[in-house]
Amino acid sequence: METKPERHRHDRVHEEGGEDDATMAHGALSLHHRGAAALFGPRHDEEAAGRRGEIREVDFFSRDSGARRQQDDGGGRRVPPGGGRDDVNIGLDLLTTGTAAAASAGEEVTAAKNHKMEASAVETELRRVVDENRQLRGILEELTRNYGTLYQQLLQVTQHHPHQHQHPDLMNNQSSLLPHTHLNTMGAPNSSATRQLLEARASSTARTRPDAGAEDEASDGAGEASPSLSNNGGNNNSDGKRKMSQDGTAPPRENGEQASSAELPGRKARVSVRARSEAPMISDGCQWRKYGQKMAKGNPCPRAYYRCTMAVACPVRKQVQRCAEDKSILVTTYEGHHNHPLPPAATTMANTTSAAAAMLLSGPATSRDGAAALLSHHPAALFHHHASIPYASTMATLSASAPFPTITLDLTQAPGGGAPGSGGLLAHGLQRPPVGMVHPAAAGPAMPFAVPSPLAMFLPQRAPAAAAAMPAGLVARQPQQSVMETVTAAIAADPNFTTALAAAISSVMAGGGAQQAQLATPRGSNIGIAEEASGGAGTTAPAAPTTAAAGAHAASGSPRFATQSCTTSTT
DNA sequence: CGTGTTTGACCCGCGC
DNA sequence: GCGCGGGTCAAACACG
Ligand SMILES: [Zn+2]
Repeated sequence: METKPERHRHDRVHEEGGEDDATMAHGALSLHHRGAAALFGPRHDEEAAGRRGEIREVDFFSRDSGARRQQDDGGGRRVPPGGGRDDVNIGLDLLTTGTAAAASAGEEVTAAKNHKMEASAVETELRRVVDENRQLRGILEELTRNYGTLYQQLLQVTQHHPHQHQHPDLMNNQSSLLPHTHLNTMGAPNSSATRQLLEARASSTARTRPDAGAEDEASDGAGEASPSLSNNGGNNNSDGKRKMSQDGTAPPRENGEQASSAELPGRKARVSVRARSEAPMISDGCQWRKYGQKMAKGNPCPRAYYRCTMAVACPVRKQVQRCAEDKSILVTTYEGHHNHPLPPAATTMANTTSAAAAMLLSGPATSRDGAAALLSHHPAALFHHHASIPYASTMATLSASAPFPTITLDLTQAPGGGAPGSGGLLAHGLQRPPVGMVHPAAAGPAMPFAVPSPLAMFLPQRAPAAAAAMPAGLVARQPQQSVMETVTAAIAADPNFTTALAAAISSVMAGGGAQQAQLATPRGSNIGIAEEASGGAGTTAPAAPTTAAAGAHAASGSPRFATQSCTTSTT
């Protein structure tokens, strides 16, 4: 069964030419050329099309028809008619005027009239409010949509901060959602997190891929090109012999400016997530295609290699492997950055991983803090199901050792594990994370930082919930989506989040090193992972359509769970 | 027939 | 230079 490694084939015959052709045969997967913009087709098409309970078959290809109509500007623009919110009408028929009996007590009549007038006034007011509410919801939706993008970009900015010069490659990704504001570019050395946020946004939209290098979108978050997995730079070569790209890797980075410490050519960030799961693979909202499997040497369990198939040239890869000691722990390692729009269900994970990667690459010190802050956001929300993460604390460990700097997000910590910090660390002894766990700058063998049960907005998927409350009707088709949407919406909606984030980020950027920003969630942490029963071995198990929009309340209601306190402690 | 998985071959960096 | 090991390719299959 196992792959009988019979490598050492140095005596192989080089038949490059043939290979290239062969590659072509691979069709979809190995496009040698890809139009930059072409990749980022209308993102809503997919939403509209993928409605059948599975995200598959995204209509990215529809771009060919040159359609790419109005790139979702403003993402939320087309707010669905408030899901029938109008029915809120409080049918108070207060206006009925009772002419009659008024005769007797004139005073009473006047009083009554006043009453009625008041009532009507109230009613009008109410209507107005309802209307306003609807509008707000529309805005909220928009925010929701952009949150992911902004978040990524923000982090990118953070990453590039030291060298404002770098192109904060927009992930054309969802940048398409952003309005076409053509402000200046990234540069903005402003320290204000929010400022940067804005600028990042602006720049992203403004920027048009400078040169054919085209690999930018891929490289950004996770990281530049690097040996293997990296983005197959849209250029012809890339695939022919992806390996070749290695060489081409360094050069592609147009700007001679050598990536500084932050972006060493060879560095490619990886984000691995450890979670308990019985399913063969956690569902993170993306579509993956397995392209290989190998027996890792220190592990009886094979390691599977997957590649994102939501877009023809998406560079994202992931490895899935069970922990040797504890088979119930599934270690998923992500690498790369999606270069295409993602379904809401996948944005959280994508954001988190890319952000983590970005921070990781941005430098030791900052990365830690950043990661800490970052992780405290989406902790458990990373997965939708298949992964049991009934724990409130998460721990992340950075590792810059080895070929790739890696950040490990550990979601397997024991629930009762009182002190997240030390407790979590110790846990490593038992479960022995697959990564090096040694950070150069770190005093200890590893730099784990516990994330105090963040907003456990992971919410239960079973919640029958009022789907109606879901503002974005188009997003609510899938339980996952709705859940994630809710989460994102909630995050984006809560002002405190912004504040906290800003604080955290700024502290990270300013403090440079020894600060630890964590966002604590005081209340409402009800982490509940719906263990989806879809035993389907399918990679992306189509979420059970049964669960309607779970947590819709959170969205429409008051997203109160967001961070309410942002503690910045100096270590 | 198209699409996704399996699995041996291949590629390449790295340590010795 | 060799051997090792991680990672990827792609022909052969399996599946619906
Ligand atoms: Zn992708």
